[in-house]
Amino acid sequence: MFEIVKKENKKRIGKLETMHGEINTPFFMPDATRGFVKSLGKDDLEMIGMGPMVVNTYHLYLEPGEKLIKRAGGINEFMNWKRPLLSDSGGYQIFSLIHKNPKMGRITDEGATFRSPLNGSRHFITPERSIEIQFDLGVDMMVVLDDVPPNSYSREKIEEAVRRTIDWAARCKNEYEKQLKERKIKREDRPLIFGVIQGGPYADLREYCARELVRIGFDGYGFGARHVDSEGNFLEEVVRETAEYIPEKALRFALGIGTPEDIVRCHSLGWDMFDCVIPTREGRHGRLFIRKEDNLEADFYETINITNEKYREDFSPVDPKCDCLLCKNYTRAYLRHLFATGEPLAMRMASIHNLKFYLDLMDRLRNAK
RNA sequence: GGGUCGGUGGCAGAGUGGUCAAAUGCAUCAGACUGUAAAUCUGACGCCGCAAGGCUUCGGGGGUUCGACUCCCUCCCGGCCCA
Repeated sequence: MFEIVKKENKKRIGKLETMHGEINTPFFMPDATRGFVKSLGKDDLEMIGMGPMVVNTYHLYLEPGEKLIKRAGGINEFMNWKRPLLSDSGGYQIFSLIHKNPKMGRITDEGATFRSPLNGSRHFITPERSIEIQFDLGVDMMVVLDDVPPNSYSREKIEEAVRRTIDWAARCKNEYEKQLKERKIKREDRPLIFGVIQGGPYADLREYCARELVRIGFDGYGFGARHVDSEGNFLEEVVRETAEYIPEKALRFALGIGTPEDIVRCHSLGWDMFDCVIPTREGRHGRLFIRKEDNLEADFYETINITNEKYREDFSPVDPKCDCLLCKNYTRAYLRHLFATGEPLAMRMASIHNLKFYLDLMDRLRNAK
């Protein structure tokens, strides 16, 4: 299903077959966490050539519920999205919620108990349940439930998270096989399943986790938790070494990564797939990505905060090198005005532009000589 | 004309003798954002200063007081009620 077409040093360029079409790697997925990319409609996404996207098991389980989505004909049908979808397991949500506020829930070896931030109701999610929900969603790619420790945790605590992540990965894989049988899904029609490598900033823990996950066997492996330190510095060594523990023929998924330069770096270290909220969230907050150089060396782009005073009378396009809906039709001054007046069109335009920037970046990575 | 209530920082609006350069909200300015509890969050927002601190403010003028945005007099302006 995944085939490497070209390799140069550690960089890989390849093709991935899914039930919803072929994907060229490396690729970037925006986060359509709750079944939509905030402020955008499917036409917007199709217009910029969007391919695969990420939805979230945890959020869709809470609202509107996986059974409703199943009755709708699956998540693609529900969203009316023809291209591939990957569901994240919800591990990140459960743990980031609980980490931020221990009152929100509790993690045990069995699973995670947590309170819904929507209405306070209690829930219990196990690795098995996460996989079952993802089958109900009917995605092309799914992710195991993992234990996501903050990098600031002690080594002991991270070791525990690694142990639990491996244990849960095995349970997820069992459940995955069970669901394939129960649902009579043919081998060639099966969704891909990804393990997630934890271990914080410790390369040896990452290695151990990776080896154990490979022993269980997945279609791809993710880099879990944060890939930067508390100051935002890229953890190059750990990200590089973790990739090396993943078999060549498996997909390498850099979860939650990242800034354009982080994506470029990760790709050069052998990672194939990315997802991040940056282009959409920062776009909604007024930050626009702008192309500078044609190469992908340092300073190949810059960002502007369009809400800044200095753009009040800037009648040029956001990015003259861009042919997106925003840059073709509106000036910086107009976009600033849209933001200043709180017009939702501002967020839509900024999201379209930033996603186009990310897609173009991936094009450049795939087409680099 | 009589009565009455009120005039506070860009706006709205607290404060009603010292703890007030003056709550809070909005607006404004800047920053943050990395598997989305994020159209969110943080900071600045009288003037000078990196700071300590200093200086000038609560319609105008004049008083009372050790001390006034807060009390008194007067003028100006506005709302409402009566003629």
